[in-house]
Amino acid sequence: MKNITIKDIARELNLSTSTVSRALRDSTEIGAETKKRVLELAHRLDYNPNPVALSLLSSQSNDIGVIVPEIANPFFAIVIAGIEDVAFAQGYHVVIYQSHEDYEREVLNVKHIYNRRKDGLLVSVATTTTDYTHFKNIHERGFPIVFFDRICEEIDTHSVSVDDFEGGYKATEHLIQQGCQRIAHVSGPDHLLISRRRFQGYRAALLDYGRPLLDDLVISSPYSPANALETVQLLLTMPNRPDGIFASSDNIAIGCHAAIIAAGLRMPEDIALVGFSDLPIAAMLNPPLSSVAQPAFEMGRSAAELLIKLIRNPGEHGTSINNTLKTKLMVRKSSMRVSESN
Amino acid sequence: MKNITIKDIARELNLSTSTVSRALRDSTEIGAETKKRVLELAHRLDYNPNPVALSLLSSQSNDIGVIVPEIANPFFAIVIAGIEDVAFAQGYHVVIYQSHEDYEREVLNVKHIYNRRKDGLLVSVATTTTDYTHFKNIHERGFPIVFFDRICEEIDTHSVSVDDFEGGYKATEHLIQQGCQRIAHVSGPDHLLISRRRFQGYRAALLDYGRPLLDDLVISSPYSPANALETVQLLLTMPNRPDGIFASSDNIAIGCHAAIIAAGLRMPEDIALVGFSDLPIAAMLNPPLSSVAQPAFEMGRSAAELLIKLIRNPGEHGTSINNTLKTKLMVRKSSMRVSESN
DNA sequence: GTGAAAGCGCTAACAG
DNA sequence: CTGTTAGCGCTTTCAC
Repeated sequence: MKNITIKDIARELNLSTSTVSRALRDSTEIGAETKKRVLELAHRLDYNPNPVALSLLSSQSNDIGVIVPEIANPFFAIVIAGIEDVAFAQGYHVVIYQSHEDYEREVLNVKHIYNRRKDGLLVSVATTTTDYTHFKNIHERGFPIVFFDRICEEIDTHSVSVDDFEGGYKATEHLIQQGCQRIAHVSGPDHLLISRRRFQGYRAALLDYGRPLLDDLVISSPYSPANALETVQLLLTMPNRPDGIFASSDNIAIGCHAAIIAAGLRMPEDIALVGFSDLPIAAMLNPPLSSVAQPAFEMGRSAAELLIKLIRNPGEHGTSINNTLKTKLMVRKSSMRVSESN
Repeated sequence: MKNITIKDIARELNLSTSTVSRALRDSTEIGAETKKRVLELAHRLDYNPNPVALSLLSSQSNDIGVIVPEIANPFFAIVIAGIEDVAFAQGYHVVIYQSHEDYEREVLNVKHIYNRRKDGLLVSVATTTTDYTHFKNIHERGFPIVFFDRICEEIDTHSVSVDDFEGGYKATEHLIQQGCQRIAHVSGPDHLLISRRRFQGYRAALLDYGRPLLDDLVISSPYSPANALETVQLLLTMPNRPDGIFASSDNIAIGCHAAIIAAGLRMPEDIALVGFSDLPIAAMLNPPLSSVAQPAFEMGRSAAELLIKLIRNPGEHGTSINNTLKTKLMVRKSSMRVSESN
């Protein structure tokens, strides 16, 4: 597995390695003739500079690390596509890491990214993370970090998120307008900022419309359909069951959806349902699921842009930018009780 | 962003870098006292060896590269989880790449993996790939490769796949046993081995049961629900529409599912449907989708094990192992016309 | 038991 | 214009 090095070319052409190096980078101060010979041979030999050597030399890698909880979650997959879109165009390669919602794993990932001299980090934190020192450590050493979606407020750096409050508000308001009287909320893990903000939107909408906030209509579930299914069955067998549900994520909503069907209830007649994220699968369900759309691709793009800005202007510790993107309620059959005439 | 190096430790302790290096690797021929002092200081300073330097020195990285078409596809996400499971345990880090079903992108990914001195490659090829020279090149140079799921027969190396023929056979046989008379097949991209094999299973089952193979009941679709939805609408509006569909993947089946619902047809009464892969979402659909389960996690584990074996025993060009895993038909409501009493 | 020196592949002063 | 030297961080002969 011998690879061609700059040395091989130098020997072959009776030049020094530095001359070859310069010719390859197209330095102006190189004989046109020499340059041509070098380029020609390099191409013929299929020479590729060893990125590892470059990396050792420059302490850079042209890689940016991305940590997401799960790549299997289409939301994150789309965000990553957005990240790749701008990173690729700027000459960066994206290296994907999964925390699997596990704190220990996240710490390891951060270490790997930092030690391997990645140029920066994009991260959406794991649900189990409550201690942020692993991020703080590298942030203090000047390592560029941008948080997206599940951001960490304790660290003063750029971030990108959506207006979760507004999303929660719009979803709940919609259910009210559809005539729902008892609107439940299945929230995500409590210590996640996005969970809390979506809940706050839910609460604010209820209050604004003069509805009571009933404790037993608010339950929390992990971000998985199977878990949500189980959790929500409790809600459905209550003596006074809800006639509307706002789920804090589509994965949770998918579980609710299945539970409602399994319980033999009609959607939206008996229970109206709204999710959050508008994953591609939402429109494919039966009945199709209403959901608060997040601009996932755009989120990825924005996060990558901010990170690259940070990488290219080190030290410049100006004010941190917190880009908040807008959500959009996609109304589909799962919540459409009143025919909308707009 | 200054990092502690072996040199810092040496200076501090008035030792040479080589001594420190040896102490750190716990070499036997080092004074117990010295070793203790080095270890102690290294720990106090939070010393981390620079992996890039190691990599330059050894031409290894302890990273293995994985190329999948799309991480958003839960099947691949689960395979990756399986890969990570064994890789992690063996001290390897998994670096994930996406080809996005694009040949050019796949070539770039392969180059990156090879140039960055990853220790090996696990790959499921893109649908648009018809030329395999990028794989052949590095394979000839002794670079370890293992194919999984979408394998490449032209290259003599280990691979892991499922018995696609058997899966297609079982799915079709099941539909026949459910009383379906006109069974359609929505296949994946034609040049993909797995598509062809699943189709062959379908054909064989029809023949074995004395059914005709009707050309207009076999159509091909890309692996995406939206595309499949569109494609399958043609089938449903045929004068003599099918009463059973075997879809070559769950993503295709999800599109079929939505199309059938949208057409106002009953499932399984009017049309019975079976998918392939048994993604987690399958059981959550309404009605729940029957599907041929593939051991995705196991596939990842097996592929990783084979690759690591290849990495650790280079040169040992014994016979290539082609591990074929078994499928299992999961019967759910979407295809259950006859109550099964087993 | 420990140090000096060389080298992995490449670039960047520093000389000519 | 081109060659020499040094060094990125680390391991590994080869000496002592």
